Amino acid sequence: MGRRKIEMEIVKNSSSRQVTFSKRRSGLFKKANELAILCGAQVAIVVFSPGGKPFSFGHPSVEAVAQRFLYQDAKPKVSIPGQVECQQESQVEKLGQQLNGLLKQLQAEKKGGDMVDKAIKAIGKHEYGKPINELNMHELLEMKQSMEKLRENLKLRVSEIEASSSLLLLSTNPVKVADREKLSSQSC
Amino acid sequence: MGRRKIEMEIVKNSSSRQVTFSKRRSGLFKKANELAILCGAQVAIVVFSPGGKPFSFGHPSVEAVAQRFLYQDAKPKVSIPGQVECQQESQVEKLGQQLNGLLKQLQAEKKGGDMVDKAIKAIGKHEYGKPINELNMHELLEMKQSMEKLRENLKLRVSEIEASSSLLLLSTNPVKVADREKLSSQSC
DNA sequence: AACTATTTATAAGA
DNA sequence: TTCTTATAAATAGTT
Repeated sequence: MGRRKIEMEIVKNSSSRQVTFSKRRSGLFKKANELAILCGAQVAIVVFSPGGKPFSFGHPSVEAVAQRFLYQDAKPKVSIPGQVECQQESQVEKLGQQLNGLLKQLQAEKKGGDMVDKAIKAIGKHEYGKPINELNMHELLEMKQSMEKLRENLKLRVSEIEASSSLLLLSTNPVKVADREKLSSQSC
Repeated sequence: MGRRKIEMEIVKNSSSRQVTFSKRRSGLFKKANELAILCGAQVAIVVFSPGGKPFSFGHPSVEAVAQRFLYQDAKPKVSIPGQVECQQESQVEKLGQQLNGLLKQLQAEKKGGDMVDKAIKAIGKHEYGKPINELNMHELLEMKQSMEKLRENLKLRVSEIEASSSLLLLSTNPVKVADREKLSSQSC
């Protein structure tokens, strides 16, 4: 895409390669951003430059990529006889269960949103100065109820995720307890 | 890049959005492939469609790149001579960061809900049969906008959480990717 | 960093 | 979905 078509092979000149990398990396991230925005999609990109420098793009965050691998590697690869086993997998599993619960809630909520859409349209059509008729009033009340339900669920989710985060942070940055029994020599 | 320039906002029509996603996803992966080949770079991409289906591209593989990225800032607390180091803490930290990001989003949204509450109350006070006056109409329009924004955010979050859940499920029931791109001789 | 001649990506339409 | 085509965008080579 430029003055000439180029061969699909490694750019031999080192400095040209660096320039090409910079240009195309920013192009790639721009495209990724557009995909995320236009389609409401989640995107994560990690790139290592020829020099080994890491670059990343994430929507909503690149940690989405990390998460996938967090699971795969949460299972201890090396078990040391006589040592307490790492328990992080079960923590992550619990978190997964919580997230799945949230997912179900959200999906149920999505359904109820159709009525809200209808009510919004009704308002949009309503002309200024005209009285609210029975149908409109009914729709408004329905909408009001939907809204309240929606907000209630939202609050619930917030506190659930707050709880999850707290748990996780606790396990990451262990609480300093004044008097705790030493649990032999653990590697995790 | 087509017949017309389009606005950088979510494509509202669901089926158009799916089409846009398909086209742009393959475009993104093609660009990623070119970047990897031309520059000898390592690239990993994970994308979740609006419907929550996972797609991935990797050079040399998603796994290899993600490992490299994840383990970069691993901070093993205990290193046992002659043993593989335990690096799980940094992974858990990254998950924690993702959750905190989600939490911040939710809290921000909670704030914006106040105006909606106000508008709901205004409707509640409105008597059936009475005309909508200027003030009420203004509140209704404000509410309408807030509602639309709220619902948009909600949809976005639904797909994000769907994505997260999918990732978690994937790691539990390993890898069933809808369409793993095969570009030239890459191992994807 | 900028500048264009070209190539490439893609939005709309079939 | 897949193809076609007009147009918008990206970018290779250059300054």
